[in-house]
Amino acid sequence: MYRTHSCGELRLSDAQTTVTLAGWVAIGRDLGGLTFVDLRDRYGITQLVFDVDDNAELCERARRLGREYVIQATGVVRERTSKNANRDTGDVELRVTDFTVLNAAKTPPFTIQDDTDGGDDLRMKYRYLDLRRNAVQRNLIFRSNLAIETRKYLAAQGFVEVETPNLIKSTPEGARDFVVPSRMNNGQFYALPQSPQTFKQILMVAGFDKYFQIVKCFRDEDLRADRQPEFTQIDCEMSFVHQEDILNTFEGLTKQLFRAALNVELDTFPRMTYDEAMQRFGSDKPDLRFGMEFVELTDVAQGKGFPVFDSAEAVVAICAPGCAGYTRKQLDELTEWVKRPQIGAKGLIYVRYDADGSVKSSVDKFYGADDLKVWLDRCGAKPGDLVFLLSGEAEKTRKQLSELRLEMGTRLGLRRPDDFKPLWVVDFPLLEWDETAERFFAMHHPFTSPKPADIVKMESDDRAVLNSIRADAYDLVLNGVEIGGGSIRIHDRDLQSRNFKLLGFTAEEAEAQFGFLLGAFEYGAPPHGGIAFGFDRLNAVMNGANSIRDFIAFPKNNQGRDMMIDAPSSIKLEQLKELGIEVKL
RNA sequence: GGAUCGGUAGUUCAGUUGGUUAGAAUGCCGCCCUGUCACGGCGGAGGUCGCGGGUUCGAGUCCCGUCCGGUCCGCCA
Repeated sequence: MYRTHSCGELRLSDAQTTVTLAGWVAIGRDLGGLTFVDLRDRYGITQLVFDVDDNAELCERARRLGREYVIQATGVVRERTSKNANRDTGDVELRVTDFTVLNAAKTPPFTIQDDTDGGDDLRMKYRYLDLRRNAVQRNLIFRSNLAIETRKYLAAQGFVEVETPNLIKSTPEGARDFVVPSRMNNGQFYALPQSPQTFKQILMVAGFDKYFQIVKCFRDEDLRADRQPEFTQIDCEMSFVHQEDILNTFEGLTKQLFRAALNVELDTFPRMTYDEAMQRFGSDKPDLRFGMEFVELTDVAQGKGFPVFDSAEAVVAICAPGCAGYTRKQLDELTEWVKRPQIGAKGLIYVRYDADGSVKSSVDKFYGADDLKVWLDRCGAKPGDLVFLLSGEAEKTRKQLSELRLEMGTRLGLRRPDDFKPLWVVDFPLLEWDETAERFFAMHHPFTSPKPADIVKMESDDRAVLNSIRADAYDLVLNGVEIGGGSIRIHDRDLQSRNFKLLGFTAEEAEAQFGFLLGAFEYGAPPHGGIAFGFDRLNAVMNGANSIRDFIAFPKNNQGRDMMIDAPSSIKLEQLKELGIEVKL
């Protein structure tokens, strides 16, 4: 037996008992005649003490212990003469009678502490050392608990967890596929699933009316702080349900996860249509932790001789509370910020409502105080507030203003990481027009059902009419992050064919790509729908983190590389030959 | 595909208008120290300034190229 206790559990009540601990040497403190060693495992840190008067030889050996040595130490638990209130085990120490070095260690390239000095790429390369850190371990344990709670909750509701294959078929729709060459079928490729979408629908046809899976998904697209090429979803599908049933079930799951993992009680989730979200926040995933809603000023801003506004399709404003004191420098800096290529605004107009009631703007040349007062009133601005206006092409302007709104929310500290504001966004458009491809794409995916009342519109040739088709599709948004999304699916073969036609699939193409699903639908497909949660993101948002990488044990870097194992890598010529593949570089 | 920030000691960083021998903190090594817990004190070692080219009497510093890392846009049904 290597240990009788962990390094986190000894207390005053254990005093005088003989115990054995095993763990890593976090740090040693050599005081001459007295040497302390902090022994660490994932449960905590216990102080070992070596006294030269007790055993000079043992004390000398303890002095030579290096950081991250793995040791096993036996001794007697003793109350400390000077206690450490910052540590759970701080009342006691282990007076070591003997210890064994189980393994020596090289000096680590960064310190294994909560506030490590290591940079990101070093931590990725030495991920096994980074994972020793309390902060990262806590994240993975949180994630484990969330997965266990998810299974408990869904199992209690009668859901069945079914595994679906990872080697499947490539389809041109959606994200790029990762492909895997087949040795036994030279020249042919599997694809890794972007999601188990078609399989879970087939499970519905099979009669598994409540399915879920915590499952890896793969997308060969560029990475972000919140996007990895392989990521995990809580994937679900239900039969004989309407949208309402799915929203209720997964609102319940989300509430339970917050209750179990954070001890937070969430209120009933508000709902907003896609159109309303775009109108009020310029985003389909608004952060509801703060206000600053959009105010339409087009009608009152135009016709006063300011060419920029007069030629704009839309003039939209937000009111930044308490910002009237912004200096010229701050305003210039914000203007530069919205003009960056990533935002792409042409400029930024402000109206300052000073505390004394006076009004000052960057367009005083064109607008009198009365005009500006109308804007301020409409924005609900109070003395001391600052109103920002952007103008231009409506959709673009709203997107830009949405970025500014988030930036101001951040600058004003209104996006508190321990504040949780969930939101269901519903009634997404069924279709999305792609200017370059000159065709419609499915906004969610090609199996999404239009709202029954909108099915008639599918026969139209008018692009505006087709654009206005709403779908039974919904997203769960949490603090401005898209946590999950789903839809009611089409279960009728005719309707599915019409949808494929709208998306520009010929009958042959549809048959070649999704024939197995369409075939299955002819054998008694029940009405069904589902949802998938981004599990990595859920973990990050619940912990107020922006990056999902700290919640993934072995994440990839920005270039999609695993820095620890150095993947991807080239393969041997024989391997390529077997696969019937030639690589030209 | 594009924008932007960064790359200097094991690590995190500083380095002035281009100017003598490139610094700090921390880590590492040695010596001292019997109640530390970010222990303390004294001393020491440690550098191809990412790489290549250019300008210059002289480049960590300026210019060009390139590689690597971070963030973002495009992309992500």
